[in-house]
Amino acid sequence: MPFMKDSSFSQAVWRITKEIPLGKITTYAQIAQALGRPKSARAVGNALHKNPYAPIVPCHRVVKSDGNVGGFFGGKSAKKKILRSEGLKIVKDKIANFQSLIHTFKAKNNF
DNA sequence: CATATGACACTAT
DNA sequence: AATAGTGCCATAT
Repeated sequence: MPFMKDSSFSQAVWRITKEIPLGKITTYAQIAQALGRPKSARAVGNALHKNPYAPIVPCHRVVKSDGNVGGFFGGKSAKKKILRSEGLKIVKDKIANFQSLIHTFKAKNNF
């Protein structure tokens, strides 16, 4: 629904998530920081959970701070599958070399 | 307006 | 290393 106005916070989350390059990942905390709210990692997760642009926004490239894949609408299994199809290696629900694959954003406070 | 919830993070155990 | 408790923030009810 194009008329529905979502909170500026959520829109910012989706916009940032869309910028994650193929083959890379980021954490909920990173997104929160990019928004100028380093402690809003949880809220970021909520925004992604409610994201209406499911296939457009690569929410599957957003993982937990410790490399665990975290949650997903279709379950962790689905998320892991997609990530593997993008060239990422996953071992025991964690991203291999995850530290070096994290994509960091430039803090953009424009909501 | 008050309380509960969740796709998180950090620290202590 | 794995688990549990605590903090935090945006929504839902």
